[in-house]
Amino acid sequence: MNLEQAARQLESLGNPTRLQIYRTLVRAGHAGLPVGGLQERIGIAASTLSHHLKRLVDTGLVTQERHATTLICRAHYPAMDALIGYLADECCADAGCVASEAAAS
Amino acid sequence: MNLEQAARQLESLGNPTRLQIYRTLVRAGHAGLPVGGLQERIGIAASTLSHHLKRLVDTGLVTQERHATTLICRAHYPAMDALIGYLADECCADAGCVASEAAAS
DNA sequence: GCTCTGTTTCGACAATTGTCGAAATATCAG
DNA sequence: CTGATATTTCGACAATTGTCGAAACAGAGC
Repeated sequence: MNLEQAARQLESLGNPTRLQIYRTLVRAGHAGLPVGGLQERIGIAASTLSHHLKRLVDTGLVTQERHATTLICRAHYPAMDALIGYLADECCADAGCVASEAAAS
Repeated sequence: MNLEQAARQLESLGNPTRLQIYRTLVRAGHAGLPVGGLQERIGIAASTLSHHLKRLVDTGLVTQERHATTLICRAHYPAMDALIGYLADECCADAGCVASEAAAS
């Protein structure tokens, strides 16, 4: 993980609509959700949703799998783990960091 | 932490320059760094730096403390902890989540 | 009060973003 | 091949962003 990539991932989560998409997928869990299911839940134009999904897929935070004509979308946990790891990295010199406390216990 | 606030924080970190500023402050640790020190290390116009710092301060990820004419900037760890907590929230239904593994161990 | 150093505010500018509806594409069913 | 459904691509548009240099402001020392 480098700065550029982390920034792209953070930026892709840093939009209310995209964060909502991502969290909806997280809640959907392993089963994932088709694009249409996301659209129902979130209520935006299909073209807008497609646009945002593309960015989430491009940054690796979401994966897609074709199943006939429908595209199943899933949150890609390893990418989020890596991103959180990058953010927590070097942040533990001082007290008060959840990650450092968890690591120490 | 709600979606809007999390998105604003993520967005503020989702710019290469701002992420670099933030990580520089994280490395500086408790002592923090004056705005001028950040400018030296990062090499951008003072006005640009001020602009970015303002956004990081507005979202609560960075705090500032006046010391005579110089402004000391520090990474505000609790905000990052809360953000990471929000991201990790509900992400642990499936295996492979670093946070869930840490919590379980 | 001046002057110096550190920081912010003020325009300005090109570039990017977020959103939409309409049209195009893709995949399967018959 | 035709039709039906799911999704993406294509323009278009206003709004926001990132950057800069110049000017303004703030606090400390002479």
